Parts: sequence; C-alpha cells; structure tokens
Amino acid sequence: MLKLLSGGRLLPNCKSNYFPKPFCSIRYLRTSSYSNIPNFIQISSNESGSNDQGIDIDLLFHSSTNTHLAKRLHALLIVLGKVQSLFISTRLLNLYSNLGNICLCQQTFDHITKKDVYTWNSIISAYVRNGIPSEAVNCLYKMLKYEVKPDFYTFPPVLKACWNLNDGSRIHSLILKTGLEWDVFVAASLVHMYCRFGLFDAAYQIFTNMPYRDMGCWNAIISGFCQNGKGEKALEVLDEMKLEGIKMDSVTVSTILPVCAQMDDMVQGRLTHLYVIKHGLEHDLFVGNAFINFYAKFGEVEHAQKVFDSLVIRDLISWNSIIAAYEQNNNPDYALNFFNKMQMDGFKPDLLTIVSIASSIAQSRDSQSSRCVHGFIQRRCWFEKDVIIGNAVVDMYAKLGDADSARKLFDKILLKDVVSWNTMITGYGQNGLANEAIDVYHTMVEIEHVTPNQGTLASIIPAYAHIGALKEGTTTHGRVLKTGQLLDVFIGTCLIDLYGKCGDMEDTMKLFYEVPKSSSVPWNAVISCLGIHGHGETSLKLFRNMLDDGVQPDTITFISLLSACSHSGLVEQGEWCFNVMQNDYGIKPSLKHYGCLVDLLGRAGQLEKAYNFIKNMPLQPDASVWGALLGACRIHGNADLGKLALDRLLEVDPDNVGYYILLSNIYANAGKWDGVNRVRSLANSKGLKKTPGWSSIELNNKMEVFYTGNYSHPQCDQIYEELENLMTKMKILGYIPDYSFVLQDVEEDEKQHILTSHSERLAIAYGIINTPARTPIRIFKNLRIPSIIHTVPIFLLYELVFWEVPLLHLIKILQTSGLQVMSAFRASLLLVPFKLPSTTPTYTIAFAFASTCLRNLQLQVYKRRNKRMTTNDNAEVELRSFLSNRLDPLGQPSREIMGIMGQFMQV
DNA sequence: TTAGGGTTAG
Repeated sequence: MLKLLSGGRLLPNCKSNYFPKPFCSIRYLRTSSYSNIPNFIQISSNESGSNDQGIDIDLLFHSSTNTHLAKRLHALLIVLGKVQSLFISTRLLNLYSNLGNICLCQQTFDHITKKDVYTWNSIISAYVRNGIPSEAVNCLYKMLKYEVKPDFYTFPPVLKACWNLNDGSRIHSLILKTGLEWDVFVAASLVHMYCRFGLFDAAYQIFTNMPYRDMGCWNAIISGFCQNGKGEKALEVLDEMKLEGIKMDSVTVSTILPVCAQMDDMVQGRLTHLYVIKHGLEHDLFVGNAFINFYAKFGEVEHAQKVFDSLVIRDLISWNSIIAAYEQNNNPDYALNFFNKMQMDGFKPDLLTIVSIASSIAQSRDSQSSRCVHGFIQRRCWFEKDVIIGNAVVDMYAKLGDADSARKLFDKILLKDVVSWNTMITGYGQNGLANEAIDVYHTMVEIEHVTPNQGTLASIIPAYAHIGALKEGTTTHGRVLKTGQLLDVFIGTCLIDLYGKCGDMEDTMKLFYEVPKSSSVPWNAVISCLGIHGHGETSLKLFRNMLDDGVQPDTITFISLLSACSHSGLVEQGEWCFNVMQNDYGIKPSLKHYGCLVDLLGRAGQLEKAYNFIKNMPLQPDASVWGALLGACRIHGNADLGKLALDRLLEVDPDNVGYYILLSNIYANAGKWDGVNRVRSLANSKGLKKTPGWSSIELNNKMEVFYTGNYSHPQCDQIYEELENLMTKMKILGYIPDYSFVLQDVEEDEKQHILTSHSERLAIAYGIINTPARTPIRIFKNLRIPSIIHTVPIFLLYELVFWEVPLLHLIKILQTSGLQVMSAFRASLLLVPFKLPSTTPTYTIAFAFASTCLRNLQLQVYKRRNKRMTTNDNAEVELRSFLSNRLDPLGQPSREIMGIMGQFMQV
C-alpha cells in the first residue's frame, strides 16, 4: 500500500549536508605535461590498448570536477564509442549540468537522437538548476509532443520552474491524468507551487488530503507559508506536526528560523536552538547558517560567531552570513577581517559577499577600497549579472559622500529596479542634495513609470522635509493615504518629521496619534520636532506619556530630549534627562549626548560649566562637542573661549569651514577685524571655501533657489525693484539696517548691498511678487550650522507687532534681550499677525526682522492671514515678565491680548 | 547505473 502511494519509492532522503558534492581527486587524472590529447586516452591505450577494460567510468565521472576534465571524459567516451549509449550520454548531460555549463548540456542533449524519459528529465532539471526555468516548462510540453510520457521525476522540477498560475494549473491537470498526484515528491511540489501563487487554501487542501506525508511534505507546506508572508500560519502547521509526533529535521529548522527573526520571536528561536542541540542537528550546515543569520538579526553577533565557529563544514553562505552579521551590526572591521580569512580558506567571494563588503567599506569610510571594489566587480562583469550589486555600490559611494560617482554608476545600471531608484534618492538625501533627490524621484515616477514602494516614500519624504517642500510632501502624503500605507510606522514617522520640520505642529500631532506607537521611532520624531520649535516642556510631557505607554526609550530618544531642552533653555530638565538615561535605562552617553549637554549649558550662558564638563568627559570630545561650545561662544560673544574651542576643533576636524566662519563671526561681532582676517587667511591657506548660502522657495510645485547677490534669475529686475521698494517702506517705518550682521570689513553702502542681496531676501521678494496677498511664503535656507541659529518665540513677536511697537524698538529689543532670543536648530518662525490694522505692511516687518536677526534660519513668513499659532508652554509667563521689564511705555497687556494668548495656549 | 520535492545569505 505505502509503496504504491509514494510512487513506488519509500527510501529515506539520504542526501548528506556535510559533503554536498563528494568529488575526490585522483592522481592519474592530473594534466599531463606532454600532450594535448586527453589523458584518459593515454591511460586507456597505455594500459589496455583499444580495450577499455580496467577503466572505472563511474570513478571518472565522479572525478570530473571541472568542465575541462568533463570535456576530456567526453572525448574519451567518444573514442571508446560509448556516447551512443543513451545511458552514458544522459549521464554526461547531468555531469555538465552539475558543473553549471548549460551550453554543453544543450549540445549533448541535441546530439542524442532518440531521447527517453530519463534524458528529458535530465535536461529539465538542468534548466531548473541553472536558472532557466522557462525552458524547463517548454521541455515538458516538447516531450509530450514527442509522445514521451512524463513520470514522477519529471513533475517536481517543472512545478518548481513554473512561474505563472496558468502553467501551474495545466501541469496539475496533467499530473491528475497520469495519476501521480499522491507521489510525495509531486504532491510536495504542488503544495509549494500553490503557496507561491498565494493560493494557500488550495495548497493546504492538497496537503490535508494526502494519504501519506513524509518530512518533505511537511516542510513543503511550512516553507510555502514562510516564504510567502504567512509566518504565523507556518508556526500553526509546525504545532500540528509536533502534535502528530513528527520531529523537526534540519530543513524544518532552517525554514522556521527566518520567520522567528521576522516575527521578532527570540524565544522561539532560542528554544529551537536547544532542540537542535538535543537532537544533534547543530553541526548541520543549513541549520548553522540559519542560526548565524538569526542571531545577527537580533544583534547577538557573539552567538552568531559561536555558531560559525562550531560548524565542521562551512560553505560560501556561512562566510557570507558571518560577514553580513558583522556588517549589519556596525562592525565593518570584523566584516573585512572575515572577508580576508574567507579567501585564505579558499573561498571565492560572490556577489552577495561583495554587497556586504561594499557596505562595510562605506561604514569604515574607506574611499580608497571603494574604488578597488568597483574595479573588482567591473572586471567580473557583475554589474550586468544582477542589479543588486549595482545598487550596493551606488549606496556605498553615496554613503562615502561621493554623490557624483554614485550617480555615474546609477546611470549605467541598465535594468534599474525600484531599489536602485530608492538608493539613489536616499543617497542624494543623505548628502544634503534634496533637489537632486526630488529630480530623481520625478524621473522615476513620471518618465520611467516605476511604482514607488514604501522604501521610495521613506526616502523622498525626508528630502521634501529637508528643503521644506511642504506642498509636494503633502501630495506624497495623499499618495500614501490612497495606498493605505499610513499605518506603516516608517512612512508615518517620515511624515511626522516633514510636518514637524515645516512648523505645522497641528498636523504633526494629528499624524502622531494615527501612527502605531509601539516602537520608540515615532515618539523620537515627535519629541524632536517639538524640541526644534521650542516646545521643550511638551517634549518632556510626551516623554512621560511614552514611558506610561510602556515604550522603551533608546539613545535617539535622549538625543531628541536633550536638544529639546537645549532649545527651550530647560537646563535643569536637560540635566535630569542625562542622568535618567544612564541610571534608569543604562544607556551610556555617546558623543552626541555630550554634545547636546554642552549645547544646553552653552546656550544658557553657562560657558565655564560647559567647558569644565568637556574637560571631565570620559570620552575623547569630538567636533560636535567642541562645535557646540564654539557656537555658544558665538551667541554670548566670548572670543577667548571661542578661540580655545576652535583650536581643539581644528585638531579633530581641520577641514570644516563652518568653524572658521563661526570664529570669524565672533571676532567680527566684536569689531576685531584683525582677528577676522587672521581666521580667514588661515582658512584660505588650507584651501577651504565657504559653502555658498542659498534660500529656496516653492511656488507652483517648483522649487526656486536663490544665491546671495545672484542676478541670473529671469525676474531679477523685478526682484531687486521689490527689494528697494520694501527697503524704502521699512525705512519710513523707522528701520535702520543693522550692519553688525555684515561680517565683513567693507564700506557702509557695500554693507547695505550685502545685507539686501542675501539669498533669503531675494527669495522673499520673489515670493511677494509672485503670490497673491494672504498667501503664506515659506523660505528655506541651506546653511544650518547648529548654535548660530536664532529664533524668537512666536508669541513675543506677535505681541510686539500687535502693539505696533516701532520697528526700531522691536529690533533693538530683540537683539539686546537675553530672555526671548532663543536658539534653535532648523528653527522656523511663524509670524501670524491677525487683527492688525489693515494698513500695516506685515510682511515688511517680518522681512526686516528676518533679515536683521534671523539670517541663518528656515523662515516661514506669513502674509496677513488668520491662522492658528504655535506657542511655547512658558509663553505667558515669559511674555508677562518681558513686557513688564522692557515695555513700560506701552503699559500692561490688555484683556483682549490675554484672550488671544489663551487661544494660543490651547493649541 | 541516470534524473526529482521541502532548507540558509540581500
């Protein structure tokens, strides 16, 4: 009975994993030095003349470990007249197939005149094994045409090869006709095929109806579920299998492990490891490789290493896995070290090795090796072989900051997939080239008609956020809504970041409440955005909510919190966070955390304390730490400490032009022009050039970019005319240009020119000309050197504008008051002057204000428009004390104002 | 004597 049902064969599957291809070499097959005749022939003639007695053909087949030897054997067999034998020629065909030479397979196959079912089965499996599945399916149809009846060896490889449901069903009905549907191999293949096409019910039905199931069948349904996104269902079947008393074998284990990793189920994985040890499967190659990958995904590289060490036999996948393990866990040096060891062990790297190595090289910032990798791949023509390798190298160049090389290679990739596009978009984004990223995105969607996936959105939305292209970002948001991707935590977080950075806190919070919040990622984004806009207290409140929700804060959470405290001047709270992070969550502060704390103390004016803090740091302070101190010195005009900070900075990061500019600005503000010159000539002698500042504005879905003093814009004349116009109006209002912000020692009229032709002014003028009244104008600036960016609490500016404080006073007050001028990284300013007398040229005020006080700032200037306001939690208290201290002549705030303030507080 | 299903690395 059993014999019948299983297709006549009930032999256990005895393939050995230890010696996958047990070829042994034999001495007399080595190449002879004096002949171009196959050695086999010499052997045969020397030893036994024309008689082939004494030649072990089976041994010769086993010993033909490369195509060269196989050809010699082929020649010998021709000489011996053995190729007429259908059996021998089919065996040759299989030999070439094993050696991966599909051309010779085809030739051998074509030379066989009368092909039997063995021959057809062999060529079919040759096509499947050598990656030409479509030909395998064709062969089935051809053999039917030649009236050769397929058997139970024919169907499994054909089912494996068929990649559309039509062929699948057709083959299924053929199987039914031949009555082979319950052969365990055939049935397992059917089950797997239906899973591949997502017909899980059909697959499961076949599986449950099977009169006899071997391990292969169980594994077929489990792997079918696993590989097609039905991990949970797979685990259910696994339980069912255990209930029937069937034990997992090495195939089951290696199938199930990736699912455990995917489902974040460390416990199941560990239990499986115990099972494996108990049942003596731990030295199995597949199992071992699967465990290396399993542990690597959980960041447990030591365990991965232990498994690797315990493997008796290793293959290329073992090496690739351990290399990837180190690469993915940010240990590029170990990855590269294992790469060398692997080669010493005689393994040649393949495509996937190089993918990991490219990433490791990017991590270790080794530009020189990046060229070697590029050449290595080019010489082997691997770029043509698989798109993934091209993508990896584009990514490598982008991560090394070489966007040009990345682009050159990207352009050369002929068959780009969606990952190629995503990589290029991300690559530009990572290098601050948001406009280029957006260009690539447009080409991808509009010209190449590639459908964006989650990865695309996750790379393009940050690019929009970077340049403040809120409108385009909103369009993308619409696309996300249409495809129902909103619940995706990555895209949700990108959108939170976009709205947050553009200052739209209401939409930010709305989104935040829609996105799944089980991980720290969306919390970090919202805490950081609130911090940027000076809502430090709200950031802290959300942090508490996060803890109440049982979400574990991570290192990024504390960076966001510390910088939020820093931007809101919450020194005590910031120090509290720094302690909680270490004591309650065991997170060791990184250089970034130290940088934030120095920034916090520095901005608050506690320069000495900040300096002492640096001196007592357990880590070697880096550029970000000294940079924070230098920035604080700039704010508080401490040139001596600034000089000291710069000296340290030049030791750790000598090529960053930003620091020279900072110190130069400190000297310039103090009128020490000799200091300015000294710093500038130092920078020049090192060949450093200032990054040109630009501002951008988005109009009619197009980004316009302006550079300082630029005259190339088509509307240039109108822009400068509008600027003069504004200047006149402002002067009438009492505006006196503050040249202390022109940090160059030039004549007064030249200073005025420099001040009026700043890129953000050009962009504002362009915006005013080209938009109707009551349209918000949103300007973004590229230069965002932390610590020199100032912002003012919005409520305060609103208040001052409302009271129609003369502009001169306004600017002076804002410049001299230490209380209200707060610093912010990527800050944005909202001017929302509703209820103003209709004659007040609001935008002019905003413009003057921005130009004099807020040069390095992302600026949102709203023309007169009733719109909600964002506010600082301390707004009212600060405002009251500010008004009572500084604005005596204007009296106390009226009830009306308090009412408006109340509205702000509700936001 | 040959050939077949189900497993691991991005």
